[in-house]
Formats: sequence, structure tokens, C-alpha cells
Amino acid sequence: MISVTFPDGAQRLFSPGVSGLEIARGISPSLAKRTVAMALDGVVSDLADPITKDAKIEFVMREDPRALELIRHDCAHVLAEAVQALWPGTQVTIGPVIENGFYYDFARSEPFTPEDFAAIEKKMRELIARDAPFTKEVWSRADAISFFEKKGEAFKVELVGMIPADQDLKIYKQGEWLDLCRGPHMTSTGKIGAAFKLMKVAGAYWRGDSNKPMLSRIYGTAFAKQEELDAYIKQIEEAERRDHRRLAREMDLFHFQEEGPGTVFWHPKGWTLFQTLINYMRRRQQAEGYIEVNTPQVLDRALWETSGHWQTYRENMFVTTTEDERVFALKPMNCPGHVQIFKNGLKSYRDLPMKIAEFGIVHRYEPSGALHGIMRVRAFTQDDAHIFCTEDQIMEEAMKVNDLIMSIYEDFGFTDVVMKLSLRPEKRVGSDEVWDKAEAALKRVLDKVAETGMKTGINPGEGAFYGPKLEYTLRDAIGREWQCGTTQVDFNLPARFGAFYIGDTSEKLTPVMIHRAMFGSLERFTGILIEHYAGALPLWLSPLQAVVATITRDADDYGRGVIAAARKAGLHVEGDLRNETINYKVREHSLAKVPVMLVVGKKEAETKSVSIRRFGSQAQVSMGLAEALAALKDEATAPDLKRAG
RNA sequence: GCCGAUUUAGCUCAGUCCGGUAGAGCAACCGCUUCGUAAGCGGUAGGUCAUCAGUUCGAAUCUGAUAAUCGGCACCA
Repeated sequence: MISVTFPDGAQRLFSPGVSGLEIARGISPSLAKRTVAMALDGVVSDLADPITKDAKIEFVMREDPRALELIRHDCAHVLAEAVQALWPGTQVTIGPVIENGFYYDFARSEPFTPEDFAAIEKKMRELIARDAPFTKEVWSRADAISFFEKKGEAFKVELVGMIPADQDLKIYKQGEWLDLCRGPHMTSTGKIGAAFKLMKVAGAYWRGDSNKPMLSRIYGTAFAKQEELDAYIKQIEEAERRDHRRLAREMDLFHFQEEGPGTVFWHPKGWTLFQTLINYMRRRQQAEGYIEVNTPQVLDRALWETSGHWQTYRENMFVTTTEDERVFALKPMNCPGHVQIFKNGLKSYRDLPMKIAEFGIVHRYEPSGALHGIMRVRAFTQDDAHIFCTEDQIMEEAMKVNDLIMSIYEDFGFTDVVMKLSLRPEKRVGSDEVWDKAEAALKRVLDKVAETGMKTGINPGEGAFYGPKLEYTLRDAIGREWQCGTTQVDFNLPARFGAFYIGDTSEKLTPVMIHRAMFGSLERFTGILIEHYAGALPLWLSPLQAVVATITRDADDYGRGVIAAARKAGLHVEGDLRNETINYKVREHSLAKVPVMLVVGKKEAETKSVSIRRFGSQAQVSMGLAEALAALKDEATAPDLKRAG
């Protein structure tokens, strides 16, 4: 007999092989009916699975958070059955659960269109209403291969061959239809319910490999309750409302045009914001002992051969050949330039650590399909720095970078940050011994940071070609994640360029180079800020902080005085003295997300005051002009300057 | 780069299926109006319909190519 422990602590004995369903039925038929799966010692599995040893059992209901994944996975199976019913001959491949739903990849000569969704969803509802039980069978490889071959399911045959020999080959049936699947599933298709929706169609490579065939993917999502589905759709709409491409047009920040794909035309307001970020970063770095430099935009091919970029990233570089047949490349990175500055003049161990910073504009020929607004462009500005130091100094310097990064993110309103360590990739330079050292150093930083309570993780195989890296991912106001900062330890580049310093025993030593960026790309960070704040930037970042709007012509002279005074106080201010109603002006500047409106009419002119209306609020506050400007000036002061007093 | 979609006035879009030479709202401009916190009224002007070819008596509309953009995939030093 085996002992089964229930959530309330009670234990009961059953004969080995008893199923969760049998146990549930023994307790009450209604429990058995409501239960969709079980968790054995915390592992979710089919309710019909036999229990063979002592275990803790929990019955998982449809509303259980753990059932959400099952609902979605089951929904993917039903989607596949519906598609095959509607379009016989379509091959099925895989249909996993993903963060906000699921997808299923199909092989079909004709791709799907969103117009097909109504028919597919209708079919799915039929299949769900049929409420066929999910049943599991374990097949032999030979049976599975011959079955799928006969059905013309070439991709499934390939999948069967990929399942490790020590694993059971599981087949899940739902009525007539079946799929190779690792499970688990709920008890029947009816448990999926009605809160599902097909979202979009897309192409996707078989097994994520761009050399393999392109499949037709259908994305969908499902929830336990309709309200949750509605909330999710609302959240998507909210994200669209925040889209930086749309907000940038409304706020007149920048534009793109055909002649410069992936390169930004910054408008005055956008450039003001951009410069605010640079000025802030410059102050923060200067306070930490960084020195700022500037290195050439175009450099000879020979330098990129030495650095290794030519061999590794040639296809992503903008290359130009001059009249005299010399080959140059636009810099895709600043590091080689900074090594040249380090190399120029003899350096001693006393000069280390040497922190060379640059707001470096880099050009990378990104694949056309990768471009995305200002988030992924072909020319962007990095807040780049390279710390030349000794091996012994790596840990301390990386920790200092960490502290600076965290403090900076906090100033911008990002407090939820995750740090991940990316280890050696397949395509790399340098010996394994050197990689061991570099990875060990960053691992120590990761561990130390983890002790402070920060979330950390490891990405195997995702390091840069010259060294491992720590990556900082921040989460924005609506929960999306953005990778921004990075700290990379490099034992390779300085040696490749023959950089050295004189040690305390007079011998020549090769420095270690720490690459680091905090914003990452200024362009991308600007985009993240726009979306994070939904365009309503805090006053210190806002490129247009206030608009002075007059009510009638009588107030024009006073209004002009207010504009001049505000500008004198250092505020970014515009006037709106147009012959329009105050309602009209308020509406227009609200749509443009101007943080502050200073409304002036006869009353204000007489009392030398302003009526303040803040973006997002209808309240009006009357205040003396001098007092109002002082308050706004204080609010518009960057956080680091405020701390300095 | 790959799969799919899109491209018409500054913006949002109709017209394309079924070929006959382009339309709305907002914005702009000009008047009138002088108004107290999210659209006052009237008028005017604005488009080689993404580009290049082809079919046709005739192309925004049909065909092909190219480009950019959008959604994914792949990529992201």
C-alpha cells in the first residue's frame, strides 16, 4: 500500500497504481468533476496518472493559477485539431504555452490570415463543447514513426526522433484527434472554457533555425475567466497607447524617413530630452572619476581586423572604400578607439583603474526586420566606458559600476531590476583559461549582488565574443522588460592591441578591460522612458516644461512677461497667445502632454500671479508668479543636482 | 534576412473587389469672435494616390519589381 497525504495533512492508504481521479471520486463525485489535474509532491500531472509511491496530493481546480498553463496548452491542442479539421493536409508541429498565451506552428502552403480566425474559433468552440476527455497513451517509437509517416506528418516524425531514449513517448488523444505531447493536460477539452482568443498570425522558423523551413504560426491566449481575458486585452491596448512611435509624433520628438532606415531625425524637443540625459550621465560619471573622450567615426579596416570585429561582425558593419582603394568602416563599437587612447603614452599601475568614457555614436547594419522605432536602430549613441584595470581590481570596479547603475535607474523611476550573467558563446576569441578567469570574476559580483536581495540569473552561451557580461534588465510601469546596462570583462582586446602598463616591479603587464554602459543606447533608453511614463515625463526630463496660455488679448503683455521670467529661471517654456479659446488651448496642450500650463488672464495680470494646471489633473492652483517659478524650478532640477543641494 | 500585412493631404482614414482621372474629419491658412481651464463660427488652400516598369483608349484601382513601415521569426558584438 502507498500513503497519500492530503493538503489538510490527513493521510490515507491506497493500493499502488491508484489514479488521482479514483481518489477524488472516492471523496466526492463533485470534487472529481471539478478537478482538472493534480499536483503530486508539487508536480502538476494528469489526474488519470497512476500514483505508484507515497506522495502529497493536491487537486488542481480550473481556477488554480497552476491550471492556467494547462488551459492554454489544451487550447493549443484544440486549435491544432480545429485547423486540421478546416484545412486537411495541414501539418502540425509544436504548440507550447508562452508568457501571455500559447501558439501553434503549422506547415501549410497557404499561410493563415486573421480573417480565418472567426472560422477557427468557431470550430474550437465546437470541439470544446464536445468535451472529449484527454487520454494519454505511451507508444513505441516505431509505432509513432509509422503512424505519423502514414499521416504525412513529417515534422512530428522528426520530433519523435528527437525525444531522448529514456523518456516515454506520450500521445494525448482528445476524441478522434491525437498529438505527440509531453503533457500534462486537463481531464477534458470542455475544461478550457470560453475565455480564449486567437491574437495574430506570423511566420516562424522550424525549430527556431533560420536555415529551416518557415512555418505558419497562430498566436492565441486563454484565461480561466472572461474578465481576465478582457483585462489582458485592455493591457495590450494600454501598451499601444504608450507606443513611443506614436507618442513621439504627438510630442514632436523625432521622425524617420525612407532615405535613412533605422536612423533618427531628432526634432528640437526630442534633442532637448536627449541632451538632458547626456548631461545627467556626464555629471554622474564625472563624479565617479571617469574621463570623457571622443574617438573617430571612421577607421581603417586593419584596426577592425586586429580587434576581431572584421572576422566576427563584418556583415553588420557599414564599410566604405575610398577613391584610393582604402577600406574603412564606421565604428560599430567604441572599444578599439579607447584602447588606442590608453596605448598613447606610457601607463603605470598608478594610473589604474583608468576609466575612459565616451558618448559614442556607433553604426551597426542591423537586419531590416530588426528595426523598431527608436528602440532598435542602425545608428545610436552609447554611454560607453572602458575601465582599464588589474585583475585584482575587477571585482571592486564591477561593484562600483553596479552601484552607479542602480542609483541611476532609481533616478529615472526604475526600481525593479534584474541582473543576469551571460557566459561564453560558441563564437568567441581567447583561450578557455582566460574565459574561466573572466567568468569567475563576474560570478563573484553576481553572488555579491544577489546577497543584497537583487534578482539574478545566468544565461549560458550569451556572452560577447570577447568576454562574459553582466546584463541589467529593468521592468517598466506596465511590466515589460528592457535590457539596458551591461558590464563586460575582457581579457582579450587589450592583448590583441598590445596594450600594457608598467607594474610595480617594472615589468610590462596587460590590463584587463571592463566594458560598461548604463543607459546602453541613449536612443533606446529615450524610447523606454517615453513608454514607461506614457509620454508624461517628469518635469526635469520634459523638453517642454510649461506653456503660458492667455485667456484674452488683454493678458498678452503680461503673458509675454511670464514667458520671459520663466525662461530666465531656466525653464523650457513656450507661449500660446493665439486667438483661441482657453478650452481649446487646454485641450491641445493636454494632448501634447505638456506637464504644466500657466494660464493668465485679466485677474492674473492684475495680481502678478499665474493659474497652474498640471497634466493629468483638472485642478487649478493660483500662485504668485515668483513663488510659482521657484517651485517649478526646484521640481525641474535633476535628482543628482538636488541631492548635491 | 525570412513569413505575412500595409503604404491615398501634416495626422486619422474612405475610395481598390467591379479601371473612367480623388473624398471626409482634425490640423494649417484667412476672416469674424475676446471667450476663465479638454474642440466658438465661417471661408480658403492643400494630394504626380510610396517608387519604377507593364497591361489598357484610359490605372489610386489590374500585373511585376523595388523601397519603407507594421506584426512575428531569426539576429542584437
